[in-house]
Amino acid sequence: MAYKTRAQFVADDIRHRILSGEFPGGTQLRQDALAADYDVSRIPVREALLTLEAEGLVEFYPHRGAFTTELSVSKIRELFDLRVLLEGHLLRQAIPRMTEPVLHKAGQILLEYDAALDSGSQIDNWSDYNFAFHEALYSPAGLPEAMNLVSQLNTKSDRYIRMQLLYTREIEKAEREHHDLLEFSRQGKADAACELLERHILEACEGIVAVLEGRVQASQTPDTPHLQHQK
Amino acid sequence: MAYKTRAQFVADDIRHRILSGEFPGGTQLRQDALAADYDVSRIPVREALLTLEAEGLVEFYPHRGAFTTELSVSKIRELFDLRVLLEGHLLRQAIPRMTEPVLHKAGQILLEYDAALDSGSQIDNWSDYNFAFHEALYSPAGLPEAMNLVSQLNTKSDRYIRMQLLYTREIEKAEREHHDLLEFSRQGKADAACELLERHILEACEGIVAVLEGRVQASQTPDTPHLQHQK
DNA sequence: TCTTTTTATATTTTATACAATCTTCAAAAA
DNA sequence: TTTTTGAAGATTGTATAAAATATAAAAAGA
Repeated sequence: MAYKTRAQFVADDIRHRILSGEFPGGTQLRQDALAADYDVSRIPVREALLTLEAEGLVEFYPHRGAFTTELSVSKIRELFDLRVLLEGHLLRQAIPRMTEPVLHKAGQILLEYDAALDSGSQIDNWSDYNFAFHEALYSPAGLPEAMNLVSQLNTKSDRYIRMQLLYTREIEKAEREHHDLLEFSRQGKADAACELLERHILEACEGIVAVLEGRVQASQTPDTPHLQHQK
Repeated sequence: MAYKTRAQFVADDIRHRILSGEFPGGTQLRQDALAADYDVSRIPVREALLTLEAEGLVEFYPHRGAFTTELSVSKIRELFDLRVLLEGHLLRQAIPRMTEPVLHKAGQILLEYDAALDSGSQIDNWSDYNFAFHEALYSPAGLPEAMNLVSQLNTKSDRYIRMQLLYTREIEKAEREHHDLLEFSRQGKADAACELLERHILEACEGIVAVLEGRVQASQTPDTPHLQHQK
């Protein structure tokens, strides 16, 4: 897994560009242009796009090409409901099996993140931190397939979470909830933890929906406006 | 979606060959050989294998090729637990929204299957029938993403279900439970239906585990023995 | 003028050819 | 005997080129 093939590299980078908002939903991803961008042939680009299709970020239309996907509000709601279901399952299995090293590691991730938060808002890797924390917390459950599904759901909704954080100031709130979550886990309070987790996820969802429906005035100008949206 | 590209065709066929047991877990899938098989170049074969990798049926090792995956007993248990969780969620959402046309369609699928069962055991498309029934039953929930996850879990475990049906005689039992499930759904008995569903899934899981651990004597000789298992 | 057919162009999809990497196996060294 | 080294062969990964298909524009007919 150490070695990275070109197709994998390109896939990672295009994924990043989609999630960062550079390629909004509905953008056609031309193989030629991308191949030129990365100075590779179109074959690894195609393979990268196929990988992203499997992740749900891109959709192929035969002989017409690949387009980035876009999620409706109802789909977003569904994704977050599934996260509640699966992450609740994971957390409930994890808490009785919780160990000190795991608690320590999760706490460490939070501290790192707190520090990054103070130094300046780098939203770019917030998702990574967030996922790393949740992953650490769920790890004692020993359920890799469930983690995999959660990871998929995260990838699909990541763009929208990013957007919400850009427009609102909910990061601090999420961070506080993370600390609480960790505390409940340390104390073995599974019910309280799961209840908090459910709120944590569903309120994030409602925040996103509010932004999508324009019910929120921007608290700051987004630094990555939607560029080159072509039909 | 009507048109099928060569890569898609090849992917469909290789998937079938994996699920049917022709390519058991750990088999290396040589691109040359497959390309010759289908009389195409290696490019569509590679793309097909990438698709299957995303489905979890195949795994790529850089510069070493693609191998069919194999599931451990613990992973199989996890997959079925997740099915319980997700399908339970779907069924619970579906039952209050159940309509007569849906009930009729699900019943129709069962009748078709009953007929096929009498005429002769064609295990090959049992999975399709089974999934079609469950899909129909869950459709009123209106949760396409959840259905998608369930479909993924099914694809991954399909090989093992097939194997179990080959060695044991549990099809009739599953079929009876399907009829009961439909009846509960018709009567709006969500709790009873979900409880039955959970048993239905978990007992199938235990059957598979029993076969894998050799705790079961074959009730019949399998008609598709594991061929060409190459290291 | 409007509709249908034809042609042209752009883009995707696939084939062929080449480069990079891994595996094998024999020979040499410890 | 066991381990290590290194070239030959095999296989994957990528580039380039050709074929197939879709979209748009132009031409023909009503």
